[in-house]
Amino acid sequence: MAAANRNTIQRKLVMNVVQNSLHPTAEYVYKTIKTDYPDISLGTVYRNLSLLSNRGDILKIPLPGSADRFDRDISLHYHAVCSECGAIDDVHGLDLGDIDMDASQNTGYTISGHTLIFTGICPECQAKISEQSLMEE
Amino acid sequence: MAAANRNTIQRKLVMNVVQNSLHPTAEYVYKTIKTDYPDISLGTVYRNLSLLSNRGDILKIPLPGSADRFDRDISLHYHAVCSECGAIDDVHGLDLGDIDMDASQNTGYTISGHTLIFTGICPECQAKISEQSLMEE
DNA sequence: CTATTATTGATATGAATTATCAATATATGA
DNA sequence: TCATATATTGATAATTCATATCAATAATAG
Ligand SMILES: [Zn+2]
Ligand SMILES: [Zn+2]
Ligand SMILES: [Zn+2]
Ligand SMILES: [Zn+2]
Repeated sequence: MAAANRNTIQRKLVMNVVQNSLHPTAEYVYKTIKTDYPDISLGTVYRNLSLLSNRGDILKIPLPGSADRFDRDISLHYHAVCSECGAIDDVHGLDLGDIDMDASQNTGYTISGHTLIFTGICPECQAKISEQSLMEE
Repeated sequence: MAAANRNTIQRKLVMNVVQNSLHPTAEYVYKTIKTDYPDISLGTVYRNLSLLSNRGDILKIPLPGSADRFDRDISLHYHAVCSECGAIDDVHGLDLGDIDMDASQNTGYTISGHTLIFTGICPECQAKISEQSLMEE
């Protein structure tokens, strides 16, 4: 009885694209599916990405100021965003200890989690930039 | 000569409201100014908040999924957001060590900074919730 | 004072996401 | 197998937050 989720083809397609991509946006998932399945609606993609991330099958990476990314890797890790090209890469092996507990004691909040995003310049863009400054001399 | 910023009354008003508020949104700053100075434009508030935070006079707190907050406290500290009521409070005294350097070594990025937001339930909302569950018995 | 131009108010535009709703398709179970 | 209940869909409107545009205005240096 318990109002179960249904296994629609659209849901499977969304899941597949996320599983075969690195940190895609909803837009990317939509366009990718659309080549093989042109009838898919953007709203459906958003709805399924929400459902799948709420369910814990995928991870939602909210980025302030730009479109959310989604992640097939649901293990604990963080992300770095390139301010030049928008690339996003994993930051693994970062141990922050019990910052949630620390924050809880500090504020009186019941902390359920945290969002941590690093901002910087990716190796590729660093290379481009140092090329440019050589040119300008 | 050097194209200087001008000290407009609008800019001073925006600065004043931020200095006298706790983590206001652009909308809040706008409405507050509007009571005494009805001609102010929302665009002007956004423009000045950007200028002031770029200049380092105030701090911009980007929140994924909701409106940015601004902070008169420009010292290093973090924030906790209540998922129930939207309240935002300071998290002081959190030592994360050299996470930027760690992230840099991990990814090859040149890290310029990071955004860290805690999510949870504020003390007030915790109280409301435990009241409710008492009622429901 | 005068000239330069940074800034303003008004408004349009944009990006990302959610809401609405009738039509459709999936799962359950008779 | 078939009928039923309803979760989900596609299409589209609406929302939210923020930036872009541009002629008019006002702040500052000289
Ligand atoms: Zn880059
Ligand atoms: Zn990742
Ligand atoms: Zn609260
Ligand atoms: Zn603060």
